[in-house]
Parts: sequence; C-alpha cells; structure tokens
Amino acid sequence: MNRPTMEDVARRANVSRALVSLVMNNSPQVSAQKRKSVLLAAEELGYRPNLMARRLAQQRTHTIGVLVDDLRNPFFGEVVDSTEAATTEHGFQILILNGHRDRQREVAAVETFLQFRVEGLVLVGTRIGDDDLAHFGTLSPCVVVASGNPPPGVDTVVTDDRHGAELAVRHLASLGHRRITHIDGAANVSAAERRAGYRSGMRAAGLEDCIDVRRGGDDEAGALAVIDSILAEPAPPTAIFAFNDLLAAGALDRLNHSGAAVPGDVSLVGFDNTFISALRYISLTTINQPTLAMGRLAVDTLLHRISNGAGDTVRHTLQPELVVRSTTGPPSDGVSR
Amino acid sequence: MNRPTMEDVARRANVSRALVSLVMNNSPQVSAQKRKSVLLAAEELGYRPNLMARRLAQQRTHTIGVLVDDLRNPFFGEVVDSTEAATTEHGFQILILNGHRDRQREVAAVETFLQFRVEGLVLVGTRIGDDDLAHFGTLSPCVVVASGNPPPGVDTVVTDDRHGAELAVRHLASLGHRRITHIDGAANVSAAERRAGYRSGMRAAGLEDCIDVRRGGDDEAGALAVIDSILAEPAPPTAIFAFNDLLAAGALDRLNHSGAAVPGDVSLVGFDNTFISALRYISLTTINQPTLAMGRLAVDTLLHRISNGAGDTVRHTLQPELVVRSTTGPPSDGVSR
DNA sequence: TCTTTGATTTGGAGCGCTCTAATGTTCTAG
DNA sequence: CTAGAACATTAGAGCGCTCCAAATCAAAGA
Repeated sequence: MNRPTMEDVARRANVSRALVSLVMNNSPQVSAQKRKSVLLAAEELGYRPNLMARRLAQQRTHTIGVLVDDLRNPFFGEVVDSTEAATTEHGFQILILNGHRDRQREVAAVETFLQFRVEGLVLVGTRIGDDDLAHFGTLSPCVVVASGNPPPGVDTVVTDDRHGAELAVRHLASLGHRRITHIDGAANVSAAERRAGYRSGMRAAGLEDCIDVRRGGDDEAGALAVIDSILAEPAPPTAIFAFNDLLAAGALDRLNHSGAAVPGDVSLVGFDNTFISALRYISLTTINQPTLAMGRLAVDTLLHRISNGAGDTVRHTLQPELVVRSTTGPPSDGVSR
Repeated sequence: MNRPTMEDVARRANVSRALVSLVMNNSPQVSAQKRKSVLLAAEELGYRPNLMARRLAQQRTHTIGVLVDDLRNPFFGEVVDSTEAATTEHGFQILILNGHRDRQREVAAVETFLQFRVEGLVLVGTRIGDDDLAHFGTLSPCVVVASGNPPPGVDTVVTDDRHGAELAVRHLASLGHRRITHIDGAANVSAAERRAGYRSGMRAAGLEDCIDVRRGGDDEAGALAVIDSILAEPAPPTAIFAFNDLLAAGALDRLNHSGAAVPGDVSLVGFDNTFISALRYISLTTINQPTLAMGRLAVDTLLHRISNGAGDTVRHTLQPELVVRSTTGPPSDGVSR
C-alpha cells in the first residue's frame, strides 16, 4: 500500500516537484498546459497530498482544536456544530475531542491538541482548572466558552449564567411560588454561577428564607434521588429550577412517575433550551442560551487573536432568555403562602 | 511563539537528538541518568513533540478515522463513544468527522482522512454510495457500521435491521393491531432494510392488505406532517412503527398535541433504544441496537484487518431486541377488526 | 594488558512537502 | 536585433522527528 508521493507525480508529468506543489495549491502562476498534465498524472496515480508533510513544511496547521466537556449533552453538541460551521467558513480545519466530563482527560486532550500544533483552542464547558487554563493560554490562543467564570488572561464567550438563573427564579416567583428549590449542577463549570443566580434571585424576590439547594449532577440521573427525597418531605417545594435541561428531564420523569402533576403540583424550569425541552411532549420552560452565536463568536474571537497576536483579553457575555413553555404555572393552592 | 524542538532539548541536555528521541519514546535502552537529564531539559523548555514530524518520520499515524452520519442523533453518539473507548485501549488515536447527513460532505471527509493517512476507516451510518465505498475499501482498511446493506468487499458490522423491524411489527400484531403504519427513514441508509422488514413482518402476520409506508425522515421534524395527515384520515392506523427514536419522539409529540392518547388511541414503536426512549416521561417501546458491542466489534475488526492485511471480507450481524415500554398496548376497541 | 561483549550513544539519511532564490523562456519595445 | 520586463519552472535547503548502522564505552574475561 505504498502511496504515491509528489515525486512520483512530478516524474510522471515530466516536471519538477516544485511545480507539482504549485499545482496542488492551485497557484495562478502555472501554465494551463503544465497544470493539466500534472493534474492528469496525479489523477492516474491516485495521488493524495500527505497532510503531515505539508503541515510540517508549512509550519502551519490551519487547524483549531475544540474540546467539549460532554458530547452527549445536546447543548454542547449545538455549540460544536456552530463552531465547526464558522471554522470551515474561514478555511480552517477543526479537530474535536471529547472530555467525558473528566478533568484529567480534558487536560490530556489539550496536550494532544498542542502536539498537533493546532493554532488555537476552543474549550467548551470544560472543567480545566484556572491554573492550567492560564498556562494553556500562554501556549496557544485560547477561547473558553460557556464556562462559568474563567480567569482573566483568557478570551471568553459566556452566557450570563447568573442572570439566566435569576430570570428563572423571577419567573417562578412572579407566578406566586415561594418554596423554589434548585437542583444544582454539582461540579459542572457553570454550576456555581447558576447557584449564585438562584440565590440572588431568591433574595431579590424576598424569598431568602426559602433558599434550598440540592446537589444534582450533569444529567437525568442526577435528578432522580433528589426528586424522591423532595417528595417525601412534609412541605415539598412548589417549584424546581434545575441546573440544565437534562436534569429537568430527569426530574420531569420522576415527578411524573411519582404521580406529581407538572405544573399542577410542581412547576419546573430547566436551562439551555436544548431540543429536548422543545419536544412538545416535554415542553419544558427553560432558559435559552444562544448556541449559534456562541460558537460563531468563539471562532471569530479565536481567529482574530491568532492573526493579531496578544492584546487585551476579550470577554463576550451573551444574554440568556426565558422561554416559557408548559411546565410552569401558578402554585396549585394557598398552602405555600 | 517559536516552540522548542528536539534539537533544543538535546543541546540543553548535552546529548544527541537521537537520544532524546529514545527517551521520548521511553525506550528501555537508555541509562537512567541520561533519561533523567533529558526529561529535565524537556520539562524546563516546555518541550512537546511535534506530531506531524513524528508521524511523517514514522510512516505511521496510529490513527483511525471515524465518520459519523449525524452526531446529533444520540444513537450515533453512543456508537462513537464505544468506538473511541475501544480505539484508545489499543493505543490508537481516533479522529472524528461529522457527515451532517450529506453524502458530499461524507465523501469529502473520507478524503480528509486519507490525506491524514489514517490507518483505517470506520464509517458509521454514512450514506456514501457503494461504488465510492468499494473504492475507499481499496485505499484503506475500512469497516462500515450500521449501514443497511453494504457492498461485499468491505468489512461490516450491522444490526439486523430487517429482523428488528419484524420484531416491532410482530409485537404490534400480537397485541391485536392490524392497521400498522410505518413512518420510514427516507434516504437514511438503514431505511430500506427496515422498510423491507416492516413489509415482511406485515406479510408474516397476514396483514399485507394493511401495509402503509409514509415518508418520514431522520429526526423529529420528519414525523410531524405525517401524523397530521394520518389523523385526518377516516380510518387512521391504530399503531405506528417509526424508523427511529427521534422520529418516534416527534410522532409522540404531535399525537399528544392532537389529543390522541398513546397507547390508548395509537401505539407507537421506535428504533435504536437511545436514551430518549428510556426517559420515563417518554418511555418509548423500541428496538434496541447493541451500540457498545457494535463500536467495539468495529474497532476489533478494523485493527485485525490493519495488522493482518487483506483476507476474506467479514460481516458481523448483531441481533436487535424488542424493548417494551409504555407506548404500546392493545387497540382501544374492536373497530380495527 | 588486550580482547570481547553487551549496553549506550550518536551520526546521518530519510519521511513528503513548501518556499525562496535563481534560472529559463517568451515577448515587447526601443 | 537585443535589453529587459514578465512570466514559468526548478534546484535545493529546510520543517522536526525516527531509525539503522556505526561508534563509543565500561566492565569482565583471558
């Protein structure tokens, strides 16, 4: 399986290696005639340029690395999609690695990217520590997306998680809910901000006495136990604000299974506005994050940094929005007052 | 941002480039002392081997390319996950590219893989034509996963789609349904087999007069219009077998919205057994595909082919299973008899 | 002391491609 | 007819690393 090289093509077309190279990069300074014969020779041999060699010689890879915390979460999937679109539009290649929600693996993935000599890094929702992050920032242009509260010195594109959480609480409070519980995102990078937003939202609504945070997780499974224990309590909450849509879906699931009506007995709000929440069958009230804009902005920021080098750190904060669907409504009776 | 090279490390540690290379590949034939000083020098310089150079020199990439038809479909996501796990276990790297359900893009992606000199290809659910496929097979070891009915000459790992569809129909028929409609997967690679399975299943149940195939698509959206038109008919089906879970979720959505009870008025079966169907809130009866085994088997087959070269084409066919949940039940009344 | 042997270390020739500088060619204008 | 511009082509020096063959070294045996 010895693949033909540029040398072979050159020989076959009776030209120099350099000329073949020019043709392959469709340089305009090649005569039509030579171009044709080179192309023909390449075709006949089934020639395919060797990317390794090309990149080595070029000293550029035209590639950016995208590291995602968890590809299974549709939210991240959407961000990656828009990142990919924006990247290819700019003539760059994209390399995707999955962090599997594991800090170690994520750091290892960045290492892989660096060995690949990617020209920039997009870290989506990763749980890499601030110290490592700052370090990576010195090694390669780097944009952090959707990651709670990244350290200075690294460009970031974030949704205002805190504000998003406040929107959720305000919505519930305005419906008349008082006992609003938050099922949090545990170690997820955005968890802290959303928790903080929940707290400040509760305070703003004069409900600080009702603040109640439960430890959830990253996906459906995280909500099950919490719902079980909540329902067993004497005065269960009339509303739940979940860290994300997956958690909310899990909660919905469990509530339904336990015979609690949503929103009749319990109102529920998620976060992310993934396609899951949009399924009419679920129809989850949630907080939208502008994934498309986030991906695009991240790439723009990164490419700008790549071509313009150092400079002031940029921080783009996008605003989330409340999307009201069918899982929220006024509390069923006066009990909560 | 001029990265240190092996040369720099060698100079700093007062050894030859070759020795540094040995250390980097942790060869056993290096004295402990030299190893230490090399490692130290590398550490101090922040040296990171250049993968391009390494691969170019090595004439191997230890990488396999995985092309997925649609990363947004959780089913494919699961297959990729297990593929990734199996790959890294064997010391290989994995490169993932997304086909976005577009044949052109998929062919282009394979081209990219070939330029990367991947040592093998795993094509998951792609819609690349048989001719192209056969061609790629001659260029690189290649395993096709979950793709309907691939051409001979290429190793394959498939679920017996036809049988899976038959299981679904048999289940519905045994519950007493007669008017069972199939919402198909349109141009999806597995669509033809599942359609065929639906047909033969119907025939086997003596329901050939009721055969009714509607054009669906790849995801939720594909089901909406179909459901609308079905419900508008004088004698709507009492059961629906959808091409996959996403389509089924869309159908569930629409049925629910139209006031049709599931399974009261209409029973519903999906295909793939993705996490969506498992959400208790949805609790979809579906056909399970052993994604974990598929990914592992694909990698094993591929690596075997890589190390043992040509040989008889392998075709692994895995058996799907019926997973009964809450969207199927007997037809509501005697009308259908 | 001189080999011999096995363990270490090193020189240097690639891997396949790009890119600059230099060389050829062709054509136009003086 | 020829200088010189304008265009086309090529030689050759890398890019950073691996790996084979050869060189070096140290300890052990004769």
